[in-house]
Amino acid sequence: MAEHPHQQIYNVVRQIPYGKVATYGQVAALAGLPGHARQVGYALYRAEEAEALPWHRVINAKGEISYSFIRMGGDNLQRQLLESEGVVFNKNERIDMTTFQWQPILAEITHAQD
DNA sequence: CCGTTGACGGCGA
DNA sequence: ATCGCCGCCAACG
Repeated sequence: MAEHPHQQIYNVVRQIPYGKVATYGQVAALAGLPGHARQVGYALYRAEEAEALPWHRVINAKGEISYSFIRMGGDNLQRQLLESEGVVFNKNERIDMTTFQWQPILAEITHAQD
């Protein structure tokens, strides 16, 4: 049944609700890959349009957007998308995790794996 | 096969 | 609080 390992990561990302964010490490743990935060970043890097993922809702543990030379400015798009959902960036270009971090109910994630 | 890379994270200075 | 270094480990070439 196991598709590509990334599929499980995508399933978790799709659970992040509008207006909320999750960290790479958080997504990894929920996907059953604790400690594999980098795999999440890679999975999103390789994600295609067809996956229809709210990829912009995944940020790093510091509460900021992980900038990458590869995206060549796509980072601005990420911020723009988040702000359009009501997510606020403070003066340090950080997001207040206390307010915006997604706090999932584990049982629901497990159920959503099908 | 093996060295490098990296959309990360945590810990120490 | 900030910054840098190092550990992780699958994917790439």
